[in-house]
Amino acid sequence: MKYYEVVLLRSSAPTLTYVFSESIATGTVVTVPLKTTHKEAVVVREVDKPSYETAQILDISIKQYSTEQMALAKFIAEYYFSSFSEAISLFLPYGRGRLLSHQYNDESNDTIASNSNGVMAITPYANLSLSQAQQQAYEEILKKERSLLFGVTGSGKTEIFISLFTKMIAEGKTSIFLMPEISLTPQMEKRLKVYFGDGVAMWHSKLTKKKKASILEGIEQGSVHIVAGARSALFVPLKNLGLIVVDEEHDDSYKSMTRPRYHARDVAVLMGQKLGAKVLLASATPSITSYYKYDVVKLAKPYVETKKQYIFTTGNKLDHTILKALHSNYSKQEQSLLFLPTRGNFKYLYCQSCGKTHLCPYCSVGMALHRNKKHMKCHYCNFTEMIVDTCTQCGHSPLSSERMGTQEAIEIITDAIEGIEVEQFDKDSITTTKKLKEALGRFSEGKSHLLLGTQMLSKGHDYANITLSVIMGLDYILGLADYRARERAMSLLLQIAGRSGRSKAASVVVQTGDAEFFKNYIADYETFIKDELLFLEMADYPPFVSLARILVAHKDEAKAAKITLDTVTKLKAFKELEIVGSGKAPVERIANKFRFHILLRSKNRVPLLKALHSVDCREIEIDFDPVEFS
DNA sequence: ATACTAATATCA
DNA sequence: GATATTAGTATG
Repeated sequence: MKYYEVVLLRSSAPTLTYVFSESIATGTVVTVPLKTTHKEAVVVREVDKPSYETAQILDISIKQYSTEQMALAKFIAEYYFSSFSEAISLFLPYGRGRLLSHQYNDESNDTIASNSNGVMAITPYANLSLSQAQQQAYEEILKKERSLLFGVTGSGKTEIFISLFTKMIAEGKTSIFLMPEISLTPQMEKRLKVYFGDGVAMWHSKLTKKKKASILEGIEQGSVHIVAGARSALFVPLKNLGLIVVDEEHDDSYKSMTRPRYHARDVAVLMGQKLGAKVLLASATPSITSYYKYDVVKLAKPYVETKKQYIFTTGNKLDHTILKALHSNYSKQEQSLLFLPTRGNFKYLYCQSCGKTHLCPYCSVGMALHRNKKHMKCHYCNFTEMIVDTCTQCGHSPLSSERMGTQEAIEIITDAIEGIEVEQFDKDSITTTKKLKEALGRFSEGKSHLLLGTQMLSKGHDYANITLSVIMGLDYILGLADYRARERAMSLLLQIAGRSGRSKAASVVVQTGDAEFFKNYIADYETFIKDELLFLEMADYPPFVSLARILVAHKDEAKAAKITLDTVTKLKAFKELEIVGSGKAPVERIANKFRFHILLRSKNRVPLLKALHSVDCREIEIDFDPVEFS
């Protein structure tokens, strides 16, 4: 009889010990009884016979986590303060037959030969030719284990990725291609399919079980060489991984907002190191941290060079200047894009008498007005209520609306410009891939003339015909209580501006009270990064220090405050860390829970990690390398 | 005293 | 995570 410690998958139970008659390898997925039910678990190690009674392992599956997956999960659990169970549950195990066979090439040759699709699909890449600048960047990337491809929008980064994937396939290696939101990038899927056919699989969390199983089968068989997708694509069981590409690496959606609160870009780098795979980060507006940490490969010359004219305007309304620009572009039968900042700038109701905003009764944020649905909705807890017209504080009526919502913006524009068709492009209207494709379809056929929306507009969609980009409310982002507010505003501006002028000259209208700041850097993001690095070093922010944030949320405000204070007291004992601040979180309440936070800083990450591992983590949530501070 | 709910502990 | 146990509290 042998005894094994196992960790239950998707469960917060502690490590438990079970017995089995035969030997089982570490990493094997097994089924064990727990209380009255059966659970899936992973074998962690063999141990001596314990003093207490042990139950039998019921079943040994053919699924198995590799030693590398186990090691990575251990790192993720420790670095991002999750349980091992939560960390290993991110990964998909290998089928055991595959894992034991190291003769990948022989088998996959078989598979490809019998699968004409694979061969046929790969042939066209020989049509693909790189420009001199692309070729140069490609060769430089090949020489480096890790690099950051810094290339402006439209400079042809994708062709470089395709060349790299092709080279990997030729070497019998597989690739992972990460992008921020796969379900929203059907264009990339189309492009990859042209070159790789069934050799590329698009992976995201919303895939059906059946679809996932079929892709996993393809991975097992060796017919899938590239897995492209959002964060979760990083954890598929590919063999012979040769390359991980993290496109739009500056994008904050790579950071998970639930446990484990990992950063997919950073985990990709670590994974590359552990597995001996090349890692390529890429962006037109790289994160300052990545620029500082990794070797930069520049792709300066745009593939198609077009002229861009910037026009700065002040205020925060959809005013005459903006309407005139939209109107004139529409009269010329050209297409435009208009960006509104998300969340905070959704339309609120406020009282003209006492100045109070109409708040969600459960969260300390304003309720957003959804005019077409005739209701108000809280963006944090989704609490919905009828439109109120009397102030709950002082009884004054009626309430006024403030700031711009997509709905109101569309109304104003369609009222002012006769005949213009506006495509609403935000999370409220684009809920499915189908709706996205339809909206983009109408736009590309010229049936609509203006794309109006939020953050979603900045995410890598490619529209050749846009000749006017309007960016509103940039000051709102610049004014966020966030040490990266400037980086976020600057990169957003360039990302939105980059959506226009792909094939001909274009104008960009920027609404800000701080035009001087943006003007300096528009043509030269690299100078911005260098200047910002000086600021970050002086002010003690990443990449020069490590940050961690502790979140406390409790229904009882006094209890939340007490937990926060107790934690601060404990942490004060550690010399090598600084408590930057603590107290109420900017958003004081979410879903009826009172929120407090503590911000911590340390020159070195190890003492910070050690200190945090010593505090009781049951009532608090630790966010290491945080990107959100609300 | 009873009947419920909420917080807490435990699982091998 | 699911469930058994205990503490907390409203009710008649």
